[in-house]
Amino acid sequence: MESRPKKKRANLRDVAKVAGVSVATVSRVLNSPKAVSEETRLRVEEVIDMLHFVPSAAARAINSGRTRVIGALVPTLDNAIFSRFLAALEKHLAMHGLSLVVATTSNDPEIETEKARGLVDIGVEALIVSGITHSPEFDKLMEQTRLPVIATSYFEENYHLPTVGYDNASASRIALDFLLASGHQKIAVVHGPVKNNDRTQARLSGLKAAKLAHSLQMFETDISIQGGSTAIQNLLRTKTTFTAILCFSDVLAMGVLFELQRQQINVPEEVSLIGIDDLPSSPYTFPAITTVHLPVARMGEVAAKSIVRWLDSQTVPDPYLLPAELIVRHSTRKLE
Amino acid sequence: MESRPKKKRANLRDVAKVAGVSVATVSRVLNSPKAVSEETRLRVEEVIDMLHFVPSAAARAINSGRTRVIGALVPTLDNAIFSRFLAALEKHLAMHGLSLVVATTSNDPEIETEKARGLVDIGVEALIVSGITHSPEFDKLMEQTRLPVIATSYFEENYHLPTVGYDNASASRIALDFLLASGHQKIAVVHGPVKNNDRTQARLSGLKAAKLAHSLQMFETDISIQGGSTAIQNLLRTKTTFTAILCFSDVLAMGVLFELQRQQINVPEEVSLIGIDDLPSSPYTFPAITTVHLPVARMGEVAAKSIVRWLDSQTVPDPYLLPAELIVRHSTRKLE
DNA sequence: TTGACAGATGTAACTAGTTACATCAAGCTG
DNA sequence: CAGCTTGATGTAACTAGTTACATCTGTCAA
Repeated sequence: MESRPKKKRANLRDVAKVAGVSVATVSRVLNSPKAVSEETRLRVEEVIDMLHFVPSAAARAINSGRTRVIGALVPTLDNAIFSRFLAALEKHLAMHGLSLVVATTSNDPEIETEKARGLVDIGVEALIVSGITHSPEFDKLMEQTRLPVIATSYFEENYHLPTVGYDNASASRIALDFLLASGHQKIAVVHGPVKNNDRTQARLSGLKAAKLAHSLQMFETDISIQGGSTAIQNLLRTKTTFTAILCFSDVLAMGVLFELQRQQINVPEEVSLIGIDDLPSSPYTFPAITTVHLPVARMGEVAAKSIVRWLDSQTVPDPYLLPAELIVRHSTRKLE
Repeated sequence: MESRPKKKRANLRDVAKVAGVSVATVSRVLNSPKAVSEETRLRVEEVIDMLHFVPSAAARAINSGRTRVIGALVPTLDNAIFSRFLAALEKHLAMHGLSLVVATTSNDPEIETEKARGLVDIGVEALIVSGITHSPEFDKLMEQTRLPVIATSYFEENYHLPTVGYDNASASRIALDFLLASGHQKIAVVHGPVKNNDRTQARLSGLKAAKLAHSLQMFETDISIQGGSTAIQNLLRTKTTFTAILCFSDVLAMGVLFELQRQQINVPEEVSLIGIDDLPSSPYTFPAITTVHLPVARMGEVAAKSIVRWLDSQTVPDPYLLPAELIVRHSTRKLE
């Protein structure tokens, strides 16, 4: 019924034709409107509106060589620590006109490599990854594409990629030292999977020195509320005595806390509990969880700014160490 | 020192030249390797490796008209309900070779519009938004671009965009009915901001009928653990009596639970507590929170599949109603 | 009156891929 | 041995923008 049988999306040439100007003029209306006379500009804008013209991002990208998209690879979105990080990252990238593509890896280097390939395929300008454990194929891909990559959640001065993160070993050390200084000797340690997880590994290594002198019992479990819960069930089954529990993440600590409440074990009267991360919810649990604060929001900000600088001025950023800080709340107490 | 002073990224033509074949052949090696002789293929692949050639996503997109990127606009990443949704969405989009760009709106229609414009600019093929409250500019943008858009977290048969979500009014009604059936008459309702939030508004409307017959006291607060905590502080200050608290989200319920514990008010002995959402942590709190389960992971899956079908076969999906289901746990009790 | 210059606009060549069509050789059939 | 088919490859025209350079008009000063 219409005059045009094939009504595809309008492009620059269509607009130019209808407005009776050249493609260059339409392009100018879009990109440097002051270079076009008022009259022409208004006419072109009218046609743009009329034809529902929306410039093709791909065509623009092919010329500028910029897609304005950054990719982030995180283990999961189901832990508040990563979603907070991404929230900060997204916010600060958006300030610089960059968008964030998120892909999850389930802590599996193979999935990570596959997803990284997918991100390269859609044309991300840079990549942000978690930790420094990656597959050889991943490293090869990064080398081939020469894409800016930043590793987060982990500080390592001499890693071949710039890192933005905290000293995981010292974070767990801070927590342990606080428990030891409070007179605790028999301590249960609840941590996430060790395999493929350099953050957990580093936190474990932070305890190594103390392990010889003191009684530390390790419990590996999933990083989730449920994981904390089952770890305590396992712990109680061993019938070993302990006066404090050190959790490698506040998510675990919350699970542990709930399970202790269920078992009628008082925190901190009977058992002291300390976590690592400091989630937004941690100050509000009852009792409020003592923890080691890791500035993830700051990490997102620093990562975003490093990427922006890298892209703008080809400067490979220096590794950035974020401070880990003890926050004493009410889930721990001094032993007499 | 090198022969080539300007060493840009290699492109198809460079590879073709070095390998001594035509651009078409290189393109074939990339896209339909079986159409090329073994010998030629190997030679070309060698050159690709040698020159670190990575095909330009933009150039591919310009031809196929597909960027393989989907945009999602969510209020925040700081609430587990949205990160779970995004996790499921990302997973199911990835299964179909689609990537997910995430942008946060802080529940502000203006920010949403701005971010939507950004997503259109980078060339997303479709958009997934939360709720049905959007600015006129947003609607205009969507109309102009004719982009597939799905509204989530909200079911509304007659909305101009397809919706995938639950009946928020009936979710709150389910929770309230359960409290009423358990003999509760004096009920405090803790909910998030009403402004610009159709989910909250719908949940409030679900209580309207009962509001006349029963004593419902409303408390508006931020959707966070802290928000739940302060709501209870405000509630206690009013000195009104109540036997149950209905929270419009489990995040609020957790904050409420912690604060009640701090105030030495027993749940469920003294006060019954019910939430809506059913977070992964909800079964593990002490006591485990009774709640109305909203299948967010399913929502992510359905949204992803709807988008895929829409893009593949131009079929605008039908609105999809997800069931809300009461999960009775241990934070509620029957009044004699 | 001429030259210089600014302002507005157009032409065409770029960007980096895909792909329809043409070409050519080799193998098979009648 | 002509004629047909198949397989492998190349040429060139697309995709949708940007932009260097050319052109044209008009104003102003010399």
